[in-house]
Amino acid sequence: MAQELLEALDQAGVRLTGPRRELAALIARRNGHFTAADLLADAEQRNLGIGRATVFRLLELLADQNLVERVDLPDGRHAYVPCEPSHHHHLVCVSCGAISEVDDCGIDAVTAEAARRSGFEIQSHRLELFGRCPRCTNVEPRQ
Amino acid sequence: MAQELLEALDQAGVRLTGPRRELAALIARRNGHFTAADLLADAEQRNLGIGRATVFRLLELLADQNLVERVDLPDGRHAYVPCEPSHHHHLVCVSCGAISEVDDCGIDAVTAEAARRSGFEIQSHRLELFGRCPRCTNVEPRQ
DNA sequence: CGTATATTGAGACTTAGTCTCAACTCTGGT
DNA sequence: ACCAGAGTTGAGACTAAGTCTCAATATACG
Repeated sequence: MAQELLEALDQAGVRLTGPRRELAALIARRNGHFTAADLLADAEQRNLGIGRATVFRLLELLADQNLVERVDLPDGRHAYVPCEPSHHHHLVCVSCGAISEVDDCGIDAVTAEAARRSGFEIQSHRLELFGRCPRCTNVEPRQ
Repeated sequence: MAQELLEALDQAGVRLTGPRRELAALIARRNGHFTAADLLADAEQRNLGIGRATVFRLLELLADQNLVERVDLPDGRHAYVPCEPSHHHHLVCVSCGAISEVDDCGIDAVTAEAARRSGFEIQSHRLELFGRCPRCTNVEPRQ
C-alpha cells in the first residue's frame, strides 16, 4: 500500500524523497484512521528525524490527490483515512477506529432534494457515519 | 431568539448569569454560522469583559442542549450554528455563510443501506452540505 | 436577606497547524 | 557519472484553538 501511495505521488509530479517514503510506509502500516500527531509520534519513535512541517505537508499532498481523506471525528479532532481516490464516504468505528468505505448509495438523491427545497446550489457535501464495526459490536466500548 | 436560548438554559437547570445573557444576545444577532473566535471578538469589541473560557463553556452547554450545532467547515475550521433542537442537517453557504436547515429527507435510507452492506451498527452520522445560497448564486464568490 | 454553590475572568498551558529560511537532495540533461 | 537548479527538508518561531486552575464573584433558593 505504501507502494501505491508512492506511485500516485510520482504520478502527481512531486519528488519521491526519503521522508516521503518513510511516511508512506508508516501510513501503510496503520489501519483505520490516524491523526497527524499519531504519524508524528510514529516517526519520532523510530528516530526518523522527520519534522512536524513535513508530516503536515505530506498529508496535505495526499489529501489533494484524494489518497487520504480528512475526517472530523465526533470529538472534534481531525483524522485522516487512507482511501481509494474516488468520491465516497466513510464509516468510522468509534470503538476500534476501523474504517469502511461506503459509496454514494443514494446520497445524491438526498442532496438533490435538499437543493430543490432550499434553492442552494450545492457544491460539495460531507457525510460521515459513526458506529461500531462487526468485530466490536459484541465487545465493550473502548472509551 | 436570545430569549429562547436563555429559556432553554433555564430549563437545563443552569444559572442565568450576566455573561450568559450577553453572549446569548450576541449569538442571536449573528446570522449564519460563527466561530468561537467570532463571538469572542464581538464580546471584546463591546468591552463586555468576558473571558475566553466562558465563551467556550457556553458553546459547550448550548451544544449539549442541541441549541447550537458544531459544524466543520471545508477548510477545517469549527463553526457553530444556532438551530432547532431536533435532528437535522445544515446547508452552509460558502459565500455568505448563511445556513439553511434540512431535515432527514432520505438520509436514513442511506445509512440503513450502508449498515446492511458493511455490517456496522451505526450510531450517528453527520451530513454537511456546502454550496451557495439563492442570494449568492449570482454574485462573485467572497473567497 | 444570607448562604451554599455554580460560575466567572485571568492567564498559564497544551495542542494543532503554519511559516520562514538556510541547508540539503532529487531529477533531468549532458 | 556529474552537475545545476528547483523542489523539499528540519528546526524552531509563531499563531490559533481550546483547556485548566483558582481565587473572586454572582446567583438562586430557602
